[in-house]
Amino acid sequence: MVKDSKPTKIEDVAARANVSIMSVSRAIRGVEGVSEKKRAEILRLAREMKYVPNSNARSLAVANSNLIGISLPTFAGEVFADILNGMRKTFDSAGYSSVIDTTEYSPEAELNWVRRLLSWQPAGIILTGTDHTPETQDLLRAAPIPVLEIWDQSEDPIDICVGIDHFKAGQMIGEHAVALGYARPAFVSTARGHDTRADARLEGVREVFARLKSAPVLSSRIASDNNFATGFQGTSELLSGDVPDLICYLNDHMAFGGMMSCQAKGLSVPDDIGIIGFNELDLASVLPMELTTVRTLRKLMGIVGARNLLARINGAKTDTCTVLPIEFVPGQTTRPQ
Amino acid sequence: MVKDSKPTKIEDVAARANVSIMSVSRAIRGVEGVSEKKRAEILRLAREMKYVPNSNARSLAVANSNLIGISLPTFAGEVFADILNGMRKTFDSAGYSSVIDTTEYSPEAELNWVRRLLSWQPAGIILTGTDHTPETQDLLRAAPIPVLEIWDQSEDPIDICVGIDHFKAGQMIGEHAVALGYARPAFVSTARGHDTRADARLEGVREVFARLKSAPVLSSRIASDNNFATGFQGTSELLSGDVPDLICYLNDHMAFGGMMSCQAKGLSVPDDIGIIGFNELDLASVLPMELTTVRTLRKLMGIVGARNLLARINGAKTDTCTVLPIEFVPGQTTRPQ
DNA sequence: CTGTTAGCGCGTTCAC
DNA sequence: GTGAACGCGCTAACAG
Repeated sequence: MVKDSKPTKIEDVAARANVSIMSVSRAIRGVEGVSEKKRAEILRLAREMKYVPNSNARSLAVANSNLIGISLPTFAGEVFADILNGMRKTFDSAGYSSVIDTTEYSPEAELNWVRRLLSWQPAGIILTGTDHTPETQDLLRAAPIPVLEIWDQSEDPIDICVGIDHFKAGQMIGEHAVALGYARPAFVSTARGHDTRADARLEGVREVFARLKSAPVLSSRIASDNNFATGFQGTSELLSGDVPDLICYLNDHMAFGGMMSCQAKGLSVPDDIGIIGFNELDLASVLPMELTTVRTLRKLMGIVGARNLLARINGAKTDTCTVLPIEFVPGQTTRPQ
Repeated sequence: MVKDSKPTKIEDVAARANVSIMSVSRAIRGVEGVSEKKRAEILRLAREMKYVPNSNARSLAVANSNLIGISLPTFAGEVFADILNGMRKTFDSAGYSSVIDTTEYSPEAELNWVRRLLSWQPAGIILTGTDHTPETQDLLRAAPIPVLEIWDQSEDPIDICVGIDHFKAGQMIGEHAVALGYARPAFVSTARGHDTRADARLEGVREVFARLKSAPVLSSRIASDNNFATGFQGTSELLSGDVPDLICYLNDHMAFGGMMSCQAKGLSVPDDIGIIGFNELDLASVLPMELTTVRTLRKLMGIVGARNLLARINGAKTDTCTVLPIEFVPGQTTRPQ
C-alpha cells in the first residue's frame, strides 16, 4: 500500500531526543561535537524512527555532492559491465556513489541524460566514447566539474579520457591478418554510426589492407543488440556474396555467431575461412577451438578512469589522455603462422 | 580543466533578462503565466548562459521527484538488461528517470543502496527478488512510496511484485526430464545463497525427482560471474564423479559452457548426456543444435512491472503479485520424446 | 559540548 | 501577466 505519512525529518528526531537539530545532524554525520552518550541515543532513535536524511536538502546546503554520473551506451554484453565493475569499486571505497544510464548509442539520449545529471550537481561525469552532440560538449565544458571520457581516446577530450585506440586496434588486426596471408577480408558489425568505436576499428583494418594489399574490406552491418544473432545473420549475408577468406567481428560474441553461420554453410574454420573476434570475452575460454581475438583491459580501464577522475575532483592533475595497451591473441580460428 | 565559476542559477538568468525569478521559473517549466515574447527571450538566454536547473532545490521545494530507484543483482548476462530495457521505455515515456545500482547479490549492498535511494526521495523503488534483509524491508514498508519487487514472486511482497515462479519452473524442468526418461540428474549453478532464484529452481527439480523417481539431484556450485567459464568448470567437476545423464543449468550461457565441457570429455549430447538451460538467451538462436531451455518473458516483465509501479505512484490499484508464464522449450540437447 | 542564525536554489502563495 | 515574500530540510559559521 502507499503509505501517506510524511517522511521523518531531522527535526522530528531532535524533538524526540530532546536535543537541537544540530546535535542530530552531527550525530548522524559522525562528526565531532556531540558527547558519545547523546550520539548513541540519537542514532538509536533515528534508527527506530526510520529516519533517512534528505539528500536534496543536504546537497543544497553544502553545494556539492558525492555523486558520479555515468553514461554508457548499453548494458548488453560484458564490455561495459566490466568497465563499470572496475569503476564502482574505486568510487565506493572513496565514498562516492554513482548513477548510471544507458543511451542505446543515441547522442540525443546522451544529451538528455547529461542535462539531468548536471541538474543533480554531481561531483563528476563519465561519458562513453568521444562522440557527443555539440551541445553536450558545450554544457560539459562549461560545467564546473571534471568529465571523464572512457573506452575511446581523443587528442582533445572534454576534460580527461582513458581508453584504447580503436583505429590502431583495427590496424593491429589488419597487420596480423596480412602476415597470416589473408587477402579477402570482411568485417561484420552493427549499423554505421551506431558504434563509432567499431567503425574506427573497421577503418583501421581497411587502411592496412588498402596500403599493404590494395584490397578492400567487405562489410556487413546489422543494427541489433543481440550479438550472437547479429553475428550469425551478418555472416550469412556476407557468405551469400563473394566469400571472404577472413571475417573480423565487432566482438567475440558476434564472432561466435559468425562461426556458427560458417559451420551451417559447410565452411570449415580456419581452413576455408578465418575468424577474428574482439575483447577476449568470457565465452572464449570455453570454446574447443581457441578464438583469435584482441585482449582489452576493461576492468583496468575502469579502475584507472575512476582513479583519474577522483584525482581531478580532488583538484590534482592527471594525464589528459591515458591510452591502455591492447594485445592480439592468436588462436586457432585463423591460419597458423 | 576544472572550471571554477559557480553554476548559473535562476537568479542570474532573471537579472540578465530583466524579469523576476518567477518569470524565469515559469518559462523554464513551460507553465502558464508568462507572455510568449518573454518566454522565448528567457529560454534563449537560459540556453545561452548554459543554465541548468538545480534538481536538489527543486525537489526540496516541491517535495517530490520523478525519480525511480532500481536495484539489480548484476549487469552481467542478458537477463537484467532485458528486464531493464522493458522498464526504461515505460518510465521514459511517462517522464520518469531512473537510477540503477547493482548489488552483486549482496543483501547488505542492497540495504545500502536502498538507504541512499530513499535519501533522494524517489517516486518509487524497484528491487530484484524477494529476499532482503529485515532492515531493508522495514525501511521500505515505512517509506511513503510504492515498491516493486521483480523477477521473483511472493505471497507477501513489500508492496507489489511481478515475476515468475522459480520453484515451479524447476518443477516444470523436472517433470519434462522425468518424462524424457532421465534418472540421474544434476544441476550446475553458483554458490548457494548467491542467486536464490536459481536455488529455488534447483529445489523444484529436486522435489520432482524425489517424488517421482526417488532420485537425488547432484549439484555443482561455483561462485563466479563468468557464466561460460563457470558452466564449464562446474560441469568438469561434476563429470569427475558419478556421471549424470542430465545436467540442468542456471542459464543458457552456463549450459553452453557445460556442453563444451562434455564435448571436451568425449561425451556426446544428447546421447550420453542431456543438457537443459534457462532463459532462452540470444545465444540459443545460433547454436547448430537447438538448446533445450525455458523461455522467460523478461522484457514483458519489465514493461508490466513498470506499468504497475506507475499505477501505484499515481494512486491506482494494481495486482499485488503478477506471475508471468514460462514455457519449456524442448530442443536437441535432450533426448527426443 | 551545545544551540542559534542565516541561507543553499527553487516553487508555492498571494499580492499587485 | 508579473513579482515579493516565505519555506522546503539541512548544514556552515558562529555564539555560548
